[in-house]
Amino acid sequence: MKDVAQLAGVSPKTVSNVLTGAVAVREGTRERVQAAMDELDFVPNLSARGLRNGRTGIIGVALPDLATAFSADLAHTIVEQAHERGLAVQFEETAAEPEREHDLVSRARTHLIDGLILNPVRLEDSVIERVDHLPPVVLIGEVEQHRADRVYVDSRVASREITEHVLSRGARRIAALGGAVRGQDGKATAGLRLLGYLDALRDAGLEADPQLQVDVEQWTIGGAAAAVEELLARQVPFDAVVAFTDTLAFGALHALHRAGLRVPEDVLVTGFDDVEHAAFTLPPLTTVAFTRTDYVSAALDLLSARFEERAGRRDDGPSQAVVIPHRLVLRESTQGTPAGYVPTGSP
Amino acid sequence: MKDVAQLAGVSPKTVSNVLTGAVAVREGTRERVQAAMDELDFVPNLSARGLRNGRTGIIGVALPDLATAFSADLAHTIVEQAHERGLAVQFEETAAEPEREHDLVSRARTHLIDGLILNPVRLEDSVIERVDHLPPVVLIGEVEQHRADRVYVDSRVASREITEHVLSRGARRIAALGGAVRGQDGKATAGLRLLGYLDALRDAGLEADPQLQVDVEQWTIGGAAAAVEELLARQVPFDAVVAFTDTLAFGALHALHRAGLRVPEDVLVTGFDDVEHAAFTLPPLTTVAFTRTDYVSAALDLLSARFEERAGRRDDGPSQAVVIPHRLVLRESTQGTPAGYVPTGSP
DNA sequence: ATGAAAGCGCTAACAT
DNA sequence: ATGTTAGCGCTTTCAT
Repeated sequence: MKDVAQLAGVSPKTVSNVLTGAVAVREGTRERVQAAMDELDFVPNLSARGLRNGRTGIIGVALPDLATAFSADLAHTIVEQAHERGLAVQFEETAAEPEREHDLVSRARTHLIDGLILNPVRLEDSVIERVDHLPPVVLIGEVEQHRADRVYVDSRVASREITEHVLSRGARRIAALGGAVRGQDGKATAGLRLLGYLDALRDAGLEADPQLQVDVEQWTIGGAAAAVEELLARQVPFDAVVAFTDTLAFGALHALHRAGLRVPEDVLVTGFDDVEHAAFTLPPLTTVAFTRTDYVSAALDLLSARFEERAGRRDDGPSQAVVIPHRLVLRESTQGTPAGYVPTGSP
Repeated sequence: MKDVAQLAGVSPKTVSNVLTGAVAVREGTRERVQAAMDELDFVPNLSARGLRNGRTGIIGVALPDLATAFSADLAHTIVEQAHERGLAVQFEETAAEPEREHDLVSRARTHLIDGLILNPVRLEDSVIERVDHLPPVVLIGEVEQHRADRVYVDSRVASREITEHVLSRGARRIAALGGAVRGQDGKATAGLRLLGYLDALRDAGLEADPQLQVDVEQWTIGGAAAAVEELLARQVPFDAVVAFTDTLAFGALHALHRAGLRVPEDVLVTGFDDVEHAAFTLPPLTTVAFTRTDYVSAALDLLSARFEERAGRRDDGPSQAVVIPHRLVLRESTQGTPAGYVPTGSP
């Protein structure tokens, strides 16, 4: 920058002013500086700027697994919107080891990021609590947590509604794909969606059968397919599968087909998230949709607001929660009254 | 750091030594310093370190669209492996605007990254050429480009092989889904895969029908489905679809099913990349597979080698190219001899 | 094995 | 509207 200043016959500060645009610079001066920058092929050093300003313009995003359809969709939307706001995005994955979530949060300060968007798998209140001097954190997705800003859809209500829809089609033995109640160590998302499912059963006067609460080890298509195959092998009769994510539903569709069961004639299937593929499965999948861009812009708005608080040395306000509205998208996978899966052999 | 030094009764340099581990520190001193760091909840400032060292420990990754299954898979693998190597990963998307690719490369220096992994959509030689003083760049995927390191699978050969496989099943009118020959502005990947397809037809003594080279505007499931629907509407007979990516094949499966055509009884379908979902479609998809981890570790190895060159102030060696082996994965979507789609109406 | 001093590139504060 | 000064937090000489 000194070189540019010298070539343009100004001081480094003026070059800085031209770059940041914060302070007015006379037109002629600006042009000379600009010419000098072009001439020298000058690019500002963001490390230095970051050191000086205490802000890097990078936000961190931590998702369970970037290869999962929903996370990928989210990642795409975040990058797109962050780019529009002049922010770069650094990604981390949290699903590999359970401790990684805590590690990530506690070391967030070191990682050159101004703030963190975190989609926790099983974050407990304590994690945020234990760590002080954090950069702003926005939690997305379900988590019982009141120390940090949050953006989420009302999973419990959505799950109840989609279960009610399946009930309205005549299903009575509905499998919940994504996890049984398992205390604290289960996935937060799974917990709430299971509660919604149970709400619907209770309201319909049905008893919940624990055999129909199907745990899935790996939340992948293959993991879900294996879980449904095991359910079939256990000879448990059922006439619908309410999956806690679209990815799990994809696995269910596959396993049911391999078993010779038809969707929706024999078994109804629903998902959650409405990823692109959900509209193109065979049959297309009934699922819960919400506007991805609203979801992401709410998260970025919350972060930005915190940035400004800090810049203005204002006190941090109380944590905010934004609920993104959801809606049911009805497709062929629930069009009809299911005949049900009736085990043929002995259990 | 000064505070830590003071509390531990040493100089800042010693604290630095403890942190980096580069220089030996006496055991007792190390412990005192460590205790002081814990006491003060000290975290090193990476901006400062980056400024001083000229390296940030962040690499940039530019992919066309993070929501696409293949990109998402790649992103996942990159984050995972970079994490193991102590690198953080910053993502950008390039598909939105065509100019973004060039923008990205030319501004790479500003973005706090030590190196760039770029999956170009249509990068021409000139882009790298025009930009000087770049950080190390590794290109992944197809691109005619000899100025930067590259990692790729031999798309042309793979495409020829999968087309030959479809021919061996008896298909004769094979649609290529992903783009016709369109000169310089087409996608590099599409170009090579089309060439492989044409190679196979030629070797089989078949004439290529331009009507069967189906352009896809948006490389999404929906875009591919629309393109296949349009092909059907044009009343062009065909008995197989060789799609240039799995995502495109998913769209084809959907469109064919909606049109009442069965796969593989009426039409064979193949994909490319072997993303997870390819094994779970109805029917499961024959596709081209390659080991994702090898692909990514080759890219990271190339980058790391360049980092070391620069650190050692050695001259940059000539650019390297690593070809990752591929293999055909045969699944049900090509099991059988297709009856073919025979238009019923008049064209 | 440890310390002292200097400087990486930038910008906020203050001066002009 | 522009220049001067100082310092962000770290690490690399060079001493000791």
